[in-house]
Amino acid sequence: MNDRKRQVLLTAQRLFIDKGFSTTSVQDILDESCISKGTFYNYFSSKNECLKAILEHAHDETTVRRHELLIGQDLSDKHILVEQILIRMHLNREQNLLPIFEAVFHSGDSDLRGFIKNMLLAEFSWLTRRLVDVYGKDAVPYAADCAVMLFGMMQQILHAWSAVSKEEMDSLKLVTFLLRRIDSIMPGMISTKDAFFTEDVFFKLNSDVGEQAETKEQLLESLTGFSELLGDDALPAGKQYVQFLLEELRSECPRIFVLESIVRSFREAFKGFSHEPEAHELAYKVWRYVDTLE
Amino acid sequence: MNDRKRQVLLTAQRLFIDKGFSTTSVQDILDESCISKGTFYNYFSSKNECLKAILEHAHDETTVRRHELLIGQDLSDKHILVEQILIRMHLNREQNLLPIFEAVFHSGDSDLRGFIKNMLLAEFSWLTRRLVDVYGKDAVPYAADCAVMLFGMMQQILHAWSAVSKEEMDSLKLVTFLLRRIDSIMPGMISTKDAFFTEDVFFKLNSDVGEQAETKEQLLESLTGFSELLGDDALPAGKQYVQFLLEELRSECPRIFVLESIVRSFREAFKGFSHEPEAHELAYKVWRYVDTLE
DNA sequence: CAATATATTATACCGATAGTCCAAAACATG
DNA sequence: CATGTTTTGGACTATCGGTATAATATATTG
Repeated sequence: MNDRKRQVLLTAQRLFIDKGFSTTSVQDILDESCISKGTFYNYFSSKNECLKAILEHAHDETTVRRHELLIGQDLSDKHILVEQILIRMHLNREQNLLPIFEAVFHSGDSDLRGFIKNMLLAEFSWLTRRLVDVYGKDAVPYAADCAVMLFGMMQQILHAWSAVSKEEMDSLKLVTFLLRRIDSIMPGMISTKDAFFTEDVFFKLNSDVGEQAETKEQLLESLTGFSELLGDDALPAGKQYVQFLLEELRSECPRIFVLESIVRSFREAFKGFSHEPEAHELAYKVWRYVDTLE
Repeated sequence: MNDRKRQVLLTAQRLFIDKGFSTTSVQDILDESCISKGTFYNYFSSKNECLKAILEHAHDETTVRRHELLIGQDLSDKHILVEQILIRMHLNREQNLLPIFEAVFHSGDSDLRGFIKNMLLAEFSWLTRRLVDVYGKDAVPYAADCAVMLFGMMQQILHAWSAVSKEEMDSLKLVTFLLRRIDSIMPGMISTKDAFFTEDVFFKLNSDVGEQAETKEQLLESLTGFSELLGDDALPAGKQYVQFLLEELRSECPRIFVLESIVRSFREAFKGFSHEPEAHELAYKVWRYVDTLE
């Protein structure tokens, strides 16, 4: 991922958010980011692929920060769940990326639609698991329902809000409000055994998405590669983290809580410095690998 | 509204539903309905206007049939509400018009977006009123919230379902399921006074939409016009209904329950016969007028 | 019937769009 | 300096929504 390419990506994201995806022409992106058409189509095979890259980046960012929020915390703590949900909302720069999601979901391009669908399912899947964390294993048969409903309520309230109000949405208020609604719904569903999605569908949500993490070897390689990329001059602290991660991963039985803690510090160390994007990518990979260990 | 124009409208609707709005080109519509480009742009000033006409028609149809379902019934009967909600779902030919709604909601055209937004608000407004009918006046401050949430849940479940299953959705099962969720939510909101949308927003939902019915004079004119349109030969029963409606409307204090009953029979009388579309339009106007009387 | 008005057709055209292609220039690297 | 890669800028294609128009078909009417 080139530096320049990343700049183009950011410009495109801004334009998509400001003007909408379909109303932003490739030419707009070219003008705004001062590159030629050839370069753009050298970076991305199409406008759609450009959007995909943006959404994928947002997804990675969300994943990393949601993981970091849970380090050493109680899985059933509702406040953490609230914060995690808010991450996506805030990351979407005041709910303006979500509309893009939806707009494209109904677009003509079937490839793009499939892509968006998978991200949506991944989000459902994540929230389903987290709801089980919070509401206990009795909630297993109903967590998928609640996850989908929670998303639906959130999205529609955002729509309605933007339709009747110019003020900014208080997203914290919204999410806590919605979780109270789930508080009302969940016990009823459990006691009356009233589920909508059958369990096999629930499993589909979890398994179909199946983005698989890299192997340990690939991860180690990425880490060493990054370590070499760093000059001897810059950020010795950052390099230390990488070395430590490598040692811990190479050990017979890597301690998860150690990895978690270090990878967070590692990412934070690069915040605002050069190679921040690469460090972020790397953190994402580590988290994905940690997920496979648990 | 020409007969041919109506045919084009139906063809366009089918194409939009089958292939999606943005992926259906005007040329597709021309080919499929065997008209020339000139004729199309004689009927509709743009592709967007064509879609508007389709959505407006669906809206009118929904309105009439929802009204008819309530004739002589208990306003608080949940089963009626279920049926009313189902009308829109079924009318959208297995939920395929709703996606069009959403697709266009995020389209570039601001005019079209405003149009869709108004329809959405009208739907919110309707459901809000009906929820008050069902749950009593204690529910007033929370009905708008629940209406929006109900819509959101429904929409998102439809999405998720279409993403993981090829089977057809049992929409009755879905709506009853969702109303049970509202059953869980509403008491909690009332007892804890936990509303999201403040009341002024709630009023906005109701008033902003403000599609105003015609005056009594205009309505009478439409009815007499329709009566003259009918030949002396066809459907004497249908003509009787029109005459009766005219008399009742002209009387000093038209009895609502009489109007309601007759207008339903009037519409049913023309089902499958010529002038059915016009009769339907007329029924819609009468219902709108009746709304102003209550 | 004939004359007029209206509706329809076919086609050429416009501007904007996404995307392709390519030769020349700029840049980087050994 | 030489070699390989990236970038450039513009010409080009195809499709799209929409306009314009002249010729033709269909109704209406005197």
